[in-house]
This record gives sequence, C-alpha cells and structure tokens, in this order.
Amino acid sequence: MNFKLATPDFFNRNPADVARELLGAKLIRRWHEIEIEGRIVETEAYLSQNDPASHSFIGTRPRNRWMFGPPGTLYVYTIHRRFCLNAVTEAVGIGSAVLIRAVEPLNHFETLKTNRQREKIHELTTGPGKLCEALQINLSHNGTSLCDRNDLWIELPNTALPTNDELVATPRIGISKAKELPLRFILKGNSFLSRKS
DNA sequence: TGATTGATGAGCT
DNA sequence: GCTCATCAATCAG
Repeated sequence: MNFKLATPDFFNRNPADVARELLGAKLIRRWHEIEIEGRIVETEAYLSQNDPASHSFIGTRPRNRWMFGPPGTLYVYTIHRRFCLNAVTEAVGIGSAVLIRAVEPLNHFETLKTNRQREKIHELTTGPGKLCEALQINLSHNGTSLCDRNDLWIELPNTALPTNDELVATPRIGISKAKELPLRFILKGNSFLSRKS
C-alpha cells in the first residue's frame, strides 16, 4: 500500500472530516535513527466553537496556543502527568483539532515495549497517554508540523477511505461537557482501540 | 479483585 | 492565570 505525506490542505478542513479520514493513516516517529510507525485506529474531533469540551473554547491561553496555529500543527498537552497528541485543523486562529487516541503498532515493537515498560503489545499504544509514552512524544514537539518528515509526521494511504461498515462514530471519551456529540471515530473491531466496543 | 489510565481540577503565585 | 498531581472509572488477570 502506498502512502503520501499529509499536506496542510488536508488538515485545513472540518475537524470531524479530518478525524474520520485519519483512520488508517500512518503516524511516523523518527527517534534515535529509527522510524516507528503506527496505524491510526481511533481519533476524536474537537471543534472551535459551541464545543465546551474543546480546549479552544475558553480562548487563547499559553497552554492551548498551539491549537490556534496553522493546519497540520502538532498540539501536545499534559493531563494527569501524561501527554496527549493532537493535530490542528482548519485555518490559523480557528482553534479546532483532532485528538489521536490510539494507534496499531507496525514495527519496532521492542522499542515500544521498552518505552512503555510493558511486554504485552496491546498495552503499548491503546490510549492517548500510552501512545505518547511509547513514541516518546512530549511538550517539546508542540508547534512542529505533521506535514514535514522531521521528528513526527503523518502519511495518508492512496487507497480508498474505510467504508462506513468499517468506520464507526461514537461519543467522545473522558469528557464532562458535550458528551453526546458523536465525534469519536474508530475502526470497527480493531483490537488496538483504547476501549472495547 | 488489583492495576492502570485519564480534553481535570485544586491550590498557589 | 498557570502549574502540576488526584481518585473515580475502566481494563486486565
């Protein structure tokens, strides 16, 4: 299967569309001379306005400033001593993003196990905090572009998008506001989701 | 039944 | 307003 580097144009669209189309894409991390690849299997969209669950809802703050950057910008934030990885969507100043919640490891399993201090493959990247630890992503990556082959980037498949049979929209996880919105997108039946269906 | 995780929330400058 | 760690919910054994 052929993959191509994601472009700012891909991210400069509605976050729900971007979140849906990121399923099946590859997240690639260059780390210590190796390139760790993961297949994105779970995402969540966070809107700019009328979405109280979004970090951008309260306006620009030092913590969320990267979320208002150009499309394709990396936005990393801390929660409970862990990191979560987001891809900024839409134009500068909008403040929408897609949270990457889970990936399926494709290579360098031993490195991931070492980073996570876990042996079981299903405990490596099946959650936003987990995958950031496995891929060694932290606040220093804030503001970098996912559209350049630098430390971390995304490559999209040239093949057709997953069909509606494979792709499911569900309510987002772990939030206290706007819980009912179906803005979480998963690859149906994939064993690397953060939670069982 | 024990461990682990997590778009939070308390507490201080 | 900003830093930084809780404990309830959920998952693994």
